[in-house]
Amino acid sequence: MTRAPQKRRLETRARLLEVAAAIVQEQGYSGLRVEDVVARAGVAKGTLFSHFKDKDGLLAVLIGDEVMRLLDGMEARGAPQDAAELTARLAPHLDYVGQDRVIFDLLLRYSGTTAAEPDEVVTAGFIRQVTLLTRWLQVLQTAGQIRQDQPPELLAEGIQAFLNHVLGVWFCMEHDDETPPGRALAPYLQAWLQPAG
Amino acid sequence: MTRAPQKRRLETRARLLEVAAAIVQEQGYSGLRVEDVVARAGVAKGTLFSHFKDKDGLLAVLIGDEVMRLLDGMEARGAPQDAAELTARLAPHLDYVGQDRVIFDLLLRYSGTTAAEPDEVVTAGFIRQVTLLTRWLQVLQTAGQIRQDQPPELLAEGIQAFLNHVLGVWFCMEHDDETPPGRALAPYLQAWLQPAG
DNA sequence: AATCAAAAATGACCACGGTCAATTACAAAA
DNA sequence: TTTTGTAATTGACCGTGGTCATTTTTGATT
Repeated sequence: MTRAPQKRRLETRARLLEVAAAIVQEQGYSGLRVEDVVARAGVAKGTLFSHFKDKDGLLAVLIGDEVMRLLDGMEARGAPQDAAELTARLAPHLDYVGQDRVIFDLLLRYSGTTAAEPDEVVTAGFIRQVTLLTRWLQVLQTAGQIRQDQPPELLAEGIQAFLNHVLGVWFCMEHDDETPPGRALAPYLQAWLQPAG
Repeated sequence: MTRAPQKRRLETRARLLEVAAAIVQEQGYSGLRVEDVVARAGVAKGTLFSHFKDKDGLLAVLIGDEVMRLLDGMEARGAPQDAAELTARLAPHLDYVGQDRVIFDLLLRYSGTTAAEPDEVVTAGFIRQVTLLTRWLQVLQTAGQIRQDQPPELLAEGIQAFLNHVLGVWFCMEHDDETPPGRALAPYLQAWLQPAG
């Protein structure tokens, strides 16, 4: 049985996250240096790694929080009426992840955790995303808006696959104009969700 | 106009690749250290980085070669007769990439390069993969085996998306049994290629 | 208050990828 | 052969993530 953490430890953890979030705000995710975080937080480097498994563990909390916020926004707008509207609902997610390769890489590293231990924020975020999508798809299915020959869970995971695909392509070109990830997603989802014969 | 490289340079490059391949053979991709490569090749570290942009650049050649070999195998077996057979054709690719996260990460980093400069082996591999898939899908379409309402290019890229999705999930669980990537792919492709209404 | 075991924090140290001004080897021109 | 410009290579050095034996802090117990 593990003891409850002391107050000092919680404060330190909070300070680390606070400082890290500030640095991300100023320099972006890719500008985050562990040394900068500990320096501004006034702790030793080892302390950070006793709070988070590694740099990714820290990032996972920051990014997981943001993903949760995005999901709040998605849920607030209610279920979409058709496939096109669903696609539009995903735009904020694409915008967020598309802003920095670091986010994409990290999410991908956790992306299959839909079933495992939900102790991490990111994992919880994924579960929530797939759950929400599944619910929406179920609604669209009963409304006859999309194909009904596949379980909504499969359709939901397929959507995640296309999200990552579009983002992967996005990060490969140097962002010189080119179709933004939002536009690129539409044809895939259209073909994926279209009623089957 | 850049001069042709001298013989010595070509030899050095060949030696680096040879040594790197040997180390991968012995320790796997994730066991590859730049220092080991240069030590065994008998050159200085800087030399390696004058031949390859970074460690990924070296890996890209090794992995690109292997991908090309896999594609040779795929092409040799000819076009599949139906969707299920197509899925089976992809198994070697899944097995290869699924063996080490390093391969997956690297391929993903280059995965969107379907259109850009094909100077890299990996990029060429991707183009070749999508081309081959497109050709096969076209055949299946005219044979009436799969949906005909979408261009074969889109279907091909969708398949790539599902390949990566399945692999991403695969790397998230600790490989303790669980459905191997090969099995996991089938339901997605079935749903993706099924004739539409 | 004094004692003590567990929790928390420390910072010197390491591993590894990557850089670049300086050096050496080469091949063409004089 | 000697000179000379450039291709090729060198290795000391750096940035950054991560480790761990040691030290400090904390709060319960006597």
